[in-house]
Amino acid sequence: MPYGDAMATRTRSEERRAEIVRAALEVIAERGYRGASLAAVAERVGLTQQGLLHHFPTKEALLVAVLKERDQWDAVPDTTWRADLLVSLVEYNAMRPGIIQTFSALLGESVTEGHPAREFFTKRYTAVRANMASVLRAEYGERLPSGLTPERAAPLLVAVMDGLQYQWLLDPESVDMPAAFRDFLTLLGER
Amino acid sequence: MPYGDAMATRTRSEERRAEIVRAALEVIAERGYRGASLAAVAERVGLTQQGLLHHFPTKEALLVAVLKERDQWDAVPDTTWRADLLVSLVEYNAMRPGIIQTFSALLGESVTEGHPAREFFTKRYTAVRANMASVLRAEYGERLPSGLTPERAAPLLVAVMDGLQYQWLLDPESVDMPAAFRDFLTLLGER
DNA sequence: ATTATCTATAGATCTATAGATAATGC
DNA sequence: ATTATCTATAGATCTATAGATAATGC
Repeated sequence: MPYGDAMATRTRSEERRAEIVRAALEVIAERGYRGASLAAVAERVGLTQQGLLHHFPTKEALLVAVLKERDQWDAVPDTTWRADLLVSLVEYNAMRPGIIQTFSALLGESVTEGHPAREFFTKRYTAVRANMASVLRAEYGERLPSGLTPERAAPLLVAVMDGLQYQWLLDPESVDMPAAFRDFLTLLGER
Repeated sequence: MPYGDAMATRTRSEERRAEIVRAALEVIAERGYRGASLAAVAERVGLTQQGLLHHFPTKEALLVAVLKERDQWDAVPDTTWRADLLVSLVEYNAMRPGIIQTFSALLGESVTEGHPAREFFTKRYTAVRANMASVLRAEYGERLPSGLTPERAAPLLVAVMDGLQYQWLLDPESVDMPAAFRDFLTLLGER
């Protein structure tokens, strides 16, 4: 557990690191990881680039902290997820284009060779698919109304969420992400 | 029509440009656009970086040529598409991880601010959605069996294709992209 | 005392321009 | 003649290290 009890009494240093991670999320949203310079992140928190490196010794260490942030975000205990909560999640995402842009950009970059986030995303998707399968199983049992097993429906569910995000980020006027996602859930749930 | 009749009698220069574009596709697959240096592309065709710039005066001009390549690829006349041909397309894609990786990386980068491919992808997705809607309309008429209109099903179809590509690129062993896509089409087509 | 931040700087890149030389096409 | 390619190089970045100074915590 990286955080936990320490949460309440955050040291000055932890505070600073959190600020830096927040700034990094923004800069990555704007320029991707490869395009995000340490100097740009540092400037956003009023530091020099070398000052930033006191808190995160390498650029990759900063990326790791950014990815951990996401992990915490998503680490909602399986049991609390239900299909209707997924709709709320998508609706919530539609109000936070910044964070979605950060992680859509990172996901895109991560498929390139030797990208430092590649392993993170590979593992994360394995976990997210398993999670979604268990949500669907809790909702429908061994077969969805359409006849699909939860394990076969899960990658489709994840794909729709990600794919809609790209279309929506590129053209928010033309793509009603939550409505489209609801359509998909209807499709999944109908016989 | 960028090519056309000239195709048959391709000049030495056109030949060279095509080689360079091919190399650029590879390097972008490996490192993304921002990470793809002109020197790396040049080396792959046995040129110096400055030699390459004789054929494409700027890095962005090279990217534009790469994107045009894709356009040609996708510009299959609407009328020839049918739902079952989409399955063949996905199966074909599953045999060409390189090109899929190139454009998945570019799509990811393109959501960042001021990315030179952003407008291209925005327009392309508008066109692709319209295309898919017309494929679905030809197949099912004004309502799919599930009750969705072609216009509402289209973004889901596109999202599934893109989303599955990311999952598959990250973990080809765990994701059977064509099988999953077939599952989705069944979902769309069933009442 | 320890932590945070700064100045200075090394060492790699990267894109792009200028101008010379080599190869090719009429 | 024109096109293709090269050498040389300017001018910007970028990450990271070294070492000095300022701020903070006991």
